[in-house]
Amino acid sequence: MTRRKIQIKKIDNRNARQVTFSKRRRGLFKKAFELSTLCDAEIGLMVFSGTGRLYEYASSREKRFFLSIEKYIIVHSLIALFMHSL
Amino acid sequence: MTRRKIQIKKIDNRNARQVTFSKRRRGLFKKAFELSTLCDAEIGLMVFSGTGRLYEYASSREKRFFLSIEKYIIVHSLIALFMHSL
DNA sequence: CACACTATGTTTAGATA
DNA sequence: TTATCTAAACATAGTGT
Repeated sequence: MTRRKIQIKKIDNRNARQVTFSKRRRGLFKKAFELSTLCDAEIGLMVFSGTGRLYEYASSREKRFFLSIEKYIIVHSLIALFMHSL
Repeated sequence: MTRRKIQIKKIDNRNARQVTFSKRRRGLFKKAFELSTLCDAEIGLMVFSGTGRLYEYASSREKRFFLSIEKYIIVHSLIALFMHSL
């Protein structure tokens, strides 16, 4: 999207992929914040890197939903329980 | 961010806010998809409009987390129960 | 690793239909 | 409302340090 147009497919080179992840993650979170602010929208966003690190953004009311990795895991467990009980 | 630079604060005009929401929401979801694809990241994104409509995106493993508004509400209830039980 | 640069590709504000 | 247009603003790939 700049010096050259790129194809949207997995970047093979590990280092290049990490650098792009870092740049675009920032961009995505900025866009999420802007949309939330401009349009009074509630947004919850979670991003897991390939190496398993979690990054999250949440506008006000979503915060309790995205407070920590621990709660994320708890919620997943609860869903599993819930799904199993159906 | 084009014909004129804008400030990132709530857009007062209802119609303009709705139009911007629609445009930027698409942009945000596209960016989420691109980040996920390029960098092999797992992403979950949920956006509530000011009028309460839910839009969501989820890369593979997050899908079960974002299947529907009903499940979202159920999960919130479960969290409330869980928090209360602490 | 993280940051700085910048040419170029992408998004979008405002207008118009 | 829903869509298209486009100039200008913004994001970022590749590069360098």
